[in-house]
Amino acid sequence: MDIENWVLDIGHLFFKGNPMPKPMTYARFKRRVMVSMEDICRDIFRKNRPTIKIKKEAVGIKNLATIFKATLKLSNEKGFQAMSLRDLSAETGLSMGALYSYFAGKEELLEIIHEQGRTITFSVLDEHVAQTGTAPERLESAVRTHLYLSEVMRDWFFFAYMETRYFRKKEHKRAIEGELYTEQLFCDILEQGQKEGAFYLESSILTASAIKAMLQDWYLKRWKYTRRKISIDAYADFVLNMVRRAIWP
Amino acid sequence: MDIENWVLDIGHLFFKGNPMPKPMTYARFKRRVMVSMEDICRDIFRKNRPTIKIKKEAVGIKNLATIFKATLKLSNEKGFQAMSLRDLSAETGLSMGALYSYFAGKEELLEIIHEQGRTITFSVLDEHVAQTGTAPERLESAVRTHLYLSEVMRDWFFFAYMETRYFRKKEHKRAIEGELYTEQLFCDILEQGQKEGAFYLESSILTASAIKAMLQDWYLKRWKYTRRKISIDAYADFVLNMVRRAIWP
DNA sequence: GTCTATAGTGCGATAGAC
DNA sequence: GTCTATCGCACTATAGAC
Repeated sequence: MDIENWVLDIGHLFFKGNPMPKPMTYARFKRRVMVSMEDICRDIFRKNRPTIKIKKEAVGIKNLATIFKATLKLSNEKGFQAMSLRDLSAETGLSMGALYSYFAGKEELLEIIHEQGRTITFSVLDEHVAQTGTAPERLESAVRTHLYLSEVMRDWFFFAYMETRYFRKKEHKRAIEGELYTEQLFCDILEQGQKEGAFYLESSILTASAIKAMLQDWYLKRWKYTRRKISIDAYADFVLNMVRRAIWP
Repeated sequence: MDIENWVLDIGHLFFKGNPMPKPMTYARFKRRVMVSMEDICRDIFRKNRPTIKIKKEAVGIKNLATIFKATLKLSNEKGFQAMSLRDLSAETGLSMGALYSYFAGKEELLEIIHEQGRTITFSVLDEHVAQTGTAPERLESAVRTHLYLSEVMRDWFFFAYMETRYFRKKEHKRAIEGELYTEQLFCDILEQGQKEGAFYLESSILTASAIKAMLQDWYLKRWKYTRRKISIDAYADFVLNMVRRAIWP
């Protein structure tokens, strides 16, 4: 199995009760969330039992991981709509018939992947973004967690951002909710800081929105940052410093 | 003809030598760039003569405008790939056969629209972004021009951002160049300000990149700003204030 | 200049052999 | 559990009537 596949690399059950050591860096974050791919794959497999025709868990888990990884790859290259199941068949090495043993149709494949990414994302955010502490501490925690998470799961984040507008009603609503949820998370921290006198804000919601935009730029324009040899930790430092200066009282 | 169609509303020949009145607002900007749709359509039509089979200029111009507008609409709803020429036929009221009198194929339609938007964009930026003055003045000019331009041509900006990754080599390269060009424009202004002692910068290129991200958020997540009733001028003020505070010496 | 009709291609999905 | 073969459909593009 491929340890580089993000689908396999996140295990939220592992986090609880173990506070993140400081300072928080990408290397530490990654090591922390890289847990038991067996557990996670089994989780995906069991959650989607109804539509998976495979009986043997070992086979199902292995191929599901291959299918998810290939779908994100092809989808981010040419778009989910333009990716044919024949492309997916070639990329995974599975036949058309075999693919249909793992999902009921193309639309459902999209739903499974989206839902899986959402589950992992919220789980990691809940466990890693500090709920207590001073506003500046919580701000740093939130910024780094978002950024690092989007790096570990960069294929899924890019996919979710770019494909959202093609989602049907239910999926689309969930994607929008996700955007607003994380924005609200920043907004709350900013308002806490304002009350404490640690921050000055022209508008908490617009500031939160601006922070999100900067964080999203990292995975939306990765080619730019890669070309300029800007590390993820350097980018995190830059965003934090820029925001801190902008909201200094 | 539909005066709301941006394709028709920009005429760069008009700008030269007439300095923008201050303060610069969206209403003033829009009025200024809303010029002679006849001129622009004729320009498009003549530029693409080689692939247009229509002889009568009046007919060609009218239908080209309809086709461009419909393509951007459908493309931004379901993606350019997923938009079939049957969809376009229904939206424009032209038959499949008639459409092929205006472009050689679907791929070429995309190229024509992309090139047209680029031409207009660079033209407006060159004319409106202040080349001289203090760094803070030029910064305001650049931010407002970018933002207001993306509003006037919002369908095209959204299209260009979302479809870039599917472009073939030549078009893709041009889109990347466009991104870097405007970023460099901000970078130059920031460095001028640093030399003058007006700005303090941790990194001029990262700051320019962050400004771009905030400006792009306006047309990428319009639903959010519309829902919150945030006007474009309020957003411009917010971005400018945020940046100013972040780079205060 | 615009239409309808159709050729040719590739798609999602399924049936049945192994 | 996976494969190959195939169905019905929607697509791009074109030919020829009007």
